[in-house]
Amino acid sequence: MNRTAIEQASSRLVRERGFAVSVADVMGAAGLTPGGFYGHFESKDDLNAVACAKAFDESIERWEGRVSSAVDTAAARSALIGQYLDSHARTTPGEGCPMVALAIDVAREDAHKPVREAFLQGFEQLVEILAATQPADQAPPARARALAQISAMVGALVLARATQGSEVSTEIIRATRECLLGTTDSPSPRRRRRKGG
Amino acid sequence: MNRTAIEQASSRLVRERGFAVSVADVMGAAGLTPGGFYGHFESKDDLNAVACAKAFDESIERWEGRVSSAVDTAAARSALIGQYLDSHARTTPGEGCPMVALAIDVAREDAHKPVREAFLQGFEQLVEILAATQPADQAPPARARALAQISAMVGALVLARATQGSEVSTEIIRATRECLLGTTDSPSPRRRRRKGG
DNA sequence: TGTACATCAGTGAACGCGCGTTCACTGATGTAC
DNA sequence: TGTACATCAGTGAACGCGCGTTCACTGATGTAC
Repeated sequence: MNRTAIEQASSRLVRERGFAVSVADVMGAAGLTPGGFYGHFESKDDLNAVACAKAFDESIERWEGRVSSAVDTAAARSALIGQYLDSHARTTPGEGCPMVALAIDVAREDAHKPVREAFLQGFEQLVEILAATQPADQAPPARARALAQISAMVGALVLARATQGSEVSTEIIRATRECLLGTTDSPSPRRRRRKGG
Repeated sequence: MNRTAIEQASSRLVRERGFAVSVADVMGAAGLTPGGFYGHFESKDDLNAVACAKAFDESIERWEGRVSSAVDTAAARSALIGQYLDSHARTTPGEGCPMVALAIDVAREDAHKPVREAFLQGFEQLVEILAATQPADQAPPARARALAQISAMVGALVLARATQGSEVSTEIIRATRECLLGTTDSPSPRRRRRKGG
């Protein structure tokens, strides 16, 4: 259906260009003309929230898939972090994590805009997924560990994208992965550090 | 001089609103009218680069001040990380770190735009300052540690701003600080963890 | 089966607005003599 | 000291453009009889 096409196009374009992407461009990417937009959405702000929520839904599904393919929680955690910090995520923002693509845009929106709530809900769900993969009964608590790890993951990709084309871009991702996983190369299912992250 | 006033206004406004801030608003904040802009700058892209560079200069000066007030490199590192992750940095983006405020905006600019070079140069200088405070002769090397720490610092503030108004916003900052410094509260000059960060 | 009408998603042109940029003009300041 | 002129940073209105949004219209589809 056309509504779905608009949602998919906006979810991708908004991650590539931010909320500055125009209604006409979104509709064009969905194979439609601008006028029909208001038959599906109340306003551009409405679309921004929907696009953000849809991007998070994609990520949540992807993260849950990685967890359920892992043999144990440690492997799940390594998979989540390792696959997050791969080079594909850096070069294709339209298919990537909405935290990286939209956090600063969301921060600049007014507090009452619907996109803020959409971001918050998506974020909390990703935090929960990563928190569930932390070793139990160790300080700091699983949620705090997950928050710190996600900060590092998001910061690394944000900075890697801003410096893309320079050598430091790859360095950032490699250093952050090494810090979180204790390994330089591919995302190993084995973890080496006790308090990593 | 008026040129300085324009640079200061743009450096602040660009961190608050991104490169979407208008020439007229920048000139107005500097107490001038829009027409005079092109007597000082070649284009809006030129101003973006200058504003970015000026914001980094502020941060570099601040970081260097913190290092030179510290009794040793460990204290310097704690001061840099601890003061970076305070609540003021989250609520006043116009006076805060340009990595947090501009990284995503910079990532969306074309590769040949002057602002990308400005960002890269400023970023490298901050990395060097933090790298110089790392314990020597331990793996991973100082530069890699600094890159991973900066990723966590930037990611924490980016996410804290996007979730401002929710409890998780403060949690993010606290968890990241605890992870990097090994302490929950004020930035202690003593560090507790061996491989932190 | 065939005709008349209702429905409704989508079209495309238009609106008022703010953008980056341009440019003829203003008016304060400095210099020549 | 006083007049005439040059300089030049800043003014303010205008430009062409793209934005979010509106709305009269189109045309395909379904229903009534």
